[in-house]
Amino acid sequence: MTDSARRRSRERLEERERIILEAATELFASAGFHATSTRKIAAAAGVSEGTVFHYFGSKNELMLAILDRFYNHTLNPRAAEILDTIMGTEDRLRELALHHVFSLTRNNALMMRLLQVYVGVDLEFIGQNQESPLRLLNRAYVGHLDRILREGAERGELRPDMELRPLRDVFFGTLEYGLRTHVYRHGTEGLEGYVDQLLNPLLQGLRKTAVDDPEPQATLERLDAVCTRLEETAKRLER
Amino acid sequence: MTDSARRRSRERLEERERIILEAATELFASAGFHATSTRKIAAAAGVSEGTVFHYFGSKNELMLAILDRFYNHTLNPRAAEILDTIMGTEDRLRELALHHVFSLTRNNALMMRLLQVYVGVDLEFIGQNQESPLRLLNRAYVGHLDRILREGAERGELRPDMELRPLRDVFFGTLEYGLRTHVYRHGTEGLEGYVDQLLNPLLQGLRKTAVDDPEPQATLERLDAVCTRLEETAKRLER
Amino acid sequence: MTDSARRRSRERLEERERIILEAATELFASAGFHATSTRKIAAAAGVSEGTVFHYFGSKNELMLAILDRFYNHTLNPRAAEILDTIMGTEDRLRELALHHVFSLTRNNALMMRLLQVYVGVDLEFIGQNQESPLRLLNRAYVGHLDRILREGAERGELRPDMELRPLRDVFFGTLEYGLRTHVYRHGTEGLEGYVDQLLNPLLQGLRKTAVDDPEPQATLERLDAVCTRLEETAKRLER
Amino acid sequence: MTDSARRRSRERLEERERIILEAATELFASAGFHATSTRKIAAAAGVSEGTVFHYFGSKNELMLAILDRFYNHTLNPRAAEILDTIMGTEDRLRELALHHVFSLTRNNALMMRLLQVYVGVDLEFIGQNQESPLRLLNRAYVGHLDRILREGAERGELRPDMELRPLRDVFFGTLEYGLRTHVYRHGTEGLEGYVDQLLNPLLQGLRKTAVDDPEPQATLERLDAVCTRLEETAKRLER
DNA sequence: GATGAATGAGAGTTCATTCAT
DNA sequence: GATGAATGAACTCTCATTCAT
Repeated sequence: MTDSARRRSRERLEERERIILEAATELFASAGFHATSTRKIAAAAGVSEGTVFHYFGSKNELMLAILDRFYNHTLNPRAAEILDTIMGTEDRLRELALHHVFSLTRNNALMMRLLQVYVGVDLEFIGQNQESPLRLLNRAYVGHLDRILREGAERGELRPDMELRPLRDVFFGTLEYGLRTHVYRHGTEGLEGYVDQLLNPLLQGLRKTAVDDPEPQATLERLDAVCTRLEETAKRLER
Repeated sequence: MTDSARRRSRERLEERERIILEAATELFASAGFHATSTRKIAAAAGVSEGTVFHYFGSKNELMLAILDRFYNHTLNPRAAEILDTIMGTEDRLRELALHHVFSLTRNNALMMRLLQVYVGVDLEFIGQNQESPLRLLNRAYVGHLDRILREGAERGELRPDMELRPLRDVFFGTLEYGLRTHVYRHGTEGLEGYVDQLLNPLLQGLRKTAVDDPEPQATLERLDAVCTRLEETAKRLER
Repeated sequence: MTDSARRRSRERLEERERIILEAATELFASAGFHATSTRKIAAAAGVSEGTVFHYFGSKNELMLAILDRFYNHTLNPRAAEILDTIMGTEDRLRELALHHVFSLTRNNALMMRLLQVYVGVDLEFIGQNQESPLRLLNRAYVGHLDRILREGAERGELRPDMELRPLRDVFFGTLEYGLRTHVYRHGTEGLEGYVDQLLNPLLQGLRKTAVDDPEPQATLERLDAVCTRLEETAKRLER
Repeated sequence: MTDSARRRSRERLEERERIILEAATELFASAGFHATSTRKIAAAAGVSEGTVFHYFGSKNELMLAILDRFYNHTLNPRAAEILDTIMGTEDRLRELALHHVFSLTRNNALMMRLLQVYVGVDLEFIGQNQESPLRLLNRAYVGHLDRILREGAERGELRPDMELRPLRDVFFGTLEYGLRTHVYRHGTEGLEGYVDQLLNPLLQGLRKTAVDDPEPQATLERLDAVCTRLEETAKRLER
């Protein structure tokens, strides 16, 4: 076999893998994991059933491969890019939120259906193993948010007294829940604006506002000053 | 048939319905919807397979009945009670959050498995129908949060410029996501404390903070004004 | 449900079980275990595939049920009867041998195909468990041979110095191997006579022949006597 | 291509064939024929799946090749050697029995798993063909036993009135059945001694015993006659 | 000659649901 | 009303075999 033939063959393999992966993604996304049979996936990909198993071993591994691909091809690269190219903490958060929401939404507009089962699949498939592939994937992705928050605190743009874990849950929990309700009602229309509305209360809670700290001091000083004036006035009146 | 016989018979029916419902709840919660066969449900309830369908028509309807029961017997009553007996807005929110989280956690500690599929079941079963039974149930429950937030704003305990919809998503999204991650790591241990950590950033964002509040400023100005008048009065008296 | 209806129902169940069992027996026997699909069994029995599993749980259990039935309905009863009605040890052995061989042969003339796999199934299905159902069944059946041999020794009809275990293996090993080769060549024709030919060498080895013991003694005595006479003759010739 | 290159190439082919054969033997022996996929065989042999079929055409032919090899490389050569080097009939039988049993036992201690299916494969594969390759192989091997028995009878070491066919069945049936039960219980431990126990009853039945043998009687009578003649001669001399 | 991707029929088994009793 | 036997379609997955490279 010539080198170019080998290369062409490798390309064909990857091509096929991609086709199956995409067919499965679309079906899982639109009909759900349990409602999608391997037969349907094979038919949608235009290959035989055996081929699906040739490439992915089992339906669960296929699922895992989809998620892996989603994390490593879609979620993580742009998240890293955001960290590299945007410096302001609030801008970063907003951009990450939009990225997260639109990544879930794109890819057949229903990739989030996966996330709805992934906990379940994870539990059933991997058992109690704390280090399931899925958790590892997710941990890496979540790491980007962690970095934004840590750096935000270091730069004095965020309150320094916040814990990471709850913030993660607030961030992603809010976005995914909000995405769900919004898409139910209006589809993807107006999603960007809605993400801003979701972020508002969070950002409020995170901001190291100029007010919280220095003002009370100023207020006290001014009150002091007022007191002094009042005392002087009173002395004068006594005279 | 005498009246009492009829009554007894009706009671037996309801008793049976309850037994099946509870058996199904336990199984769905611990093993998941798809991994629980109607046969297992029947066996766990001590009735025949036919009886399950006699009472609930289909597995999906059984599922719906469980959720209905969960909303109407567990979620809603206590939520209403919280509104009746607690007046402070932050206390109400905290109490509702705890109630929500522990209601999901109790009932075999895994009721949340239901929520993981319920959107899916809903979509598959009910289709695009906007007014599915599930949405109605959920809307009623969410109404309690709405009332807390509205009344909080009216009483001046919350910022008045917040929109309800995103707040709902922030509240429930955060709690359910946080519940999931926490239970994965530590089970139900320390859950109450974690709910507080989750609420913190939210409450920060909701509070009518000293900053945004124009009052302290106004107060100082009034004090200023008073001072000024006093000083002028004093000056006049001196003359 | 009336009593008679219940009885009729029970009869129908047993009838169905029997039909499936017999269909499976025939197919296993003629085509072998692995070459017989549950689908074919269902079709041959005139029931749906689900019904086969309703009754027997799995293909392996169905196999086990067939063997159980074979041991308990065919092999054991007649073996017990032989022990009850025939007293002579050699007659008993011959009768048991014929019974064994013809039981394997009858039932679609190929039940022995089962025995050919049963070791395999046993190993695969039951694992290393020494007390597999199959071994228990077999032990009970083999017990009949044991009793014949023990009683034969007690009555002085068999040599008393033989061990049971090798005799069992000689008996059943010879019969099954011989059955196989004979049926291959001539079908069941002349099988009875061939069983006698197989038994002959065994019976020879088992018999407490009157010869083995006293004769050599007598021979020696007679040789002694001859010697004495020769010596006397020699003395006489010396004179 | 030079001659030596051609030779080397031929050697490589034979080498490959051997490797596949041995891998398949090991797998068939330890896991059984049906539980061993051609993929596993290829993997164990370190070749591609296609190559297996290149060399052997089908799984059944591979099986046949293994048995062929087993007969021609293992069973027959030593059997011939036994006939060449050992002269006593009982020694020959004992040696052949040990050889048979240990040949089955060696090769991963489970080659007998093959025999358990080979009849089955034979039937399925070759159909009713009386002259299947397997039967030919077996006939040649069995021929060694035939010769031992025939020569034993000719030399007067065995009863002359025995038929070959049943003796074959007694011999191999007993050994294989006994091997199976012994290995189940004790593995290969103490197997040699057990073979002796199995042979005992057979040898008893084969021996030209003092009883059935008319010779000793005749010898005595001849001795008697000699005596008488001597006595009469003596008497005559005395006169 | 050697490869291994591709096949697709067929395997055992499960399951929600029906319906005669 | 209650039963549970019966269904049969659908499921995931395996496998011996083929054939283009």
